[in-house]
Parts: sequence; C-alpha cells; structure tokens
Amino acid sequence: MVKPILRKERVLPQSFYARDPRIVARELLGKILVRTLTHGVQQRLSGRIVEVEVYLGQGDLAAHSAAGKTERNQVLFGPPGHAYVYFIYGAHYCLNFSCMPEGNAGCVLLRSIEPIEGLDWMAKARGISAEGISSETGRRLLTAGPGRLCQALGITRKQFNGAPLFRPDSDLRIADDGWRPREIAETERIGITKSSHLPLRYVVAGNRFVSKQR
DNA sequence: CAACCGATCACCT
DNA sequence: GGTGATCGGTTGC
Repeated sequence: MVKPILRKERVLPQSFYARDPRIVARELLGKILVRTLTHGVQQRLSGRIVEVEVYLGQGDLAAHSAAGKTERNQVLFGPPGHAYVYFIYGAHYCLNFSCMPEGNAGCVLLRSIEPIEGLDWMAKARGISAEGISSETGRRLLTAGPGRLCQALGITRKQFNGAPLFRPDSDLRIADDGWRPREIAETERIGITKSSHLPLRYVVAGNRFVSKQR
C-alpha cells in the first residue's frame, strides 16, 4: 500500500474532456497526472501538469486529425477523455487527451509535469542515476518534454493508446487536489511547421519545470 | 551554449 | 520514399 501524499483527490470525469480543447487545456494546468503501476508491486507515479499544447479538430494543419480519420488517429474522433499515444521520430512517445464529443477531433498534448511521487522509479525508467535527480535541474530533465514525460511514466502506445482516463481505477488518470495556477502564459507551439503561428501552448507562468522557456 | 545530427517507427503519398 | 507535436550526444565557437 502506497502512502497517499495528496489529500482530497478527485478524478476528473469524462464530461471534463467533452469540451473545446482550449478550455480543457487551461483547466488541465495544475491538475495531477497519476499513473498506477499494477505490474508487480503497486506503486503510484504522479506529477503536476505545467505545460500543454492544443491541437484543434478544425483549421489546424499541425494536428494529426487535419486530414480526417484514419486507423492511426481514430482515438481523436472517438469519445472524449481517452489517451491518444503516438510514436514519433523513431524514438519517442507523446501523450494526448481526446477532447470534444464523439465524432469531433481536438486534443491536448501533455508537454511537461512537475514530478511529485515515484521519482526513483521515473529515474530508473529514464536511465538516470539516483544522484542525477538530487538537483532541481536534474529533476526537471526527468519529465520536461513530451517524450521524456512518457519515458518517465512508462507510457507506450501499445499499453495506453485508447485507454480511458476518467475511471477512478484507470491506470492513467487526472486528479484535482484543489491547486490552481496564479497565472497562465500562452505561446506558439513547439516543433511544428504548419499552423505554427497559433497561440496554442499553455504554461503555468514562472514554473521551472516547463520544457522550454521563452 | 547554440547548432547540428543520428536514431529508426508509423503513417501517408 | 518522405516526413514528423523529440531527445541526447557531439561539435565548435
């Protein structure tokens, strides 16, 4: 049994995700991403969401859904509140949450969390030594960036693509402990070429665990 | 410390 | 056969 660190933790319901991803993204900042390891010993991994990006279902050429529904991106067109995990650059996974009612695409990409529980496990998953996470800089490199985040939490496409996030017993879910960011900053999205001018990246202003300062 | 480069998978043309 | 919502190591100021 893992000692609960967070009190009064509420798992976000499916209705939370059934809205415009720009609204969902803003409200996701400050929430807690919880990953439960059920293989072997029970353990919780968690972190506070401090950086996200939005990909729109319409008028956004950078979105995987831009050219319509395919086998790869079908989760985006399915019911809200499910994980869309894809593999990129031959090396990394990225985690997204499907938004909008069924039939409409639109999602939020998780770009960075501030780690809270299970840092030792995350370091091992990332191939980092124990002393590697003794500094704040080291801890930042654990989970800052979409690929690092997935590696730290052991999130793969095979295991999580299409997985529901809104059940209290979901291996991956979002919890609300009541914390709210004081200020949210908007910027352009990172690492894209099409529709790159849209201000669809949202960060907790001043947080040191975001992947890239502007 | 910025700039480049290699890794090498899933998808789409 | 080209490209990408990335990262980490190396190079060279």
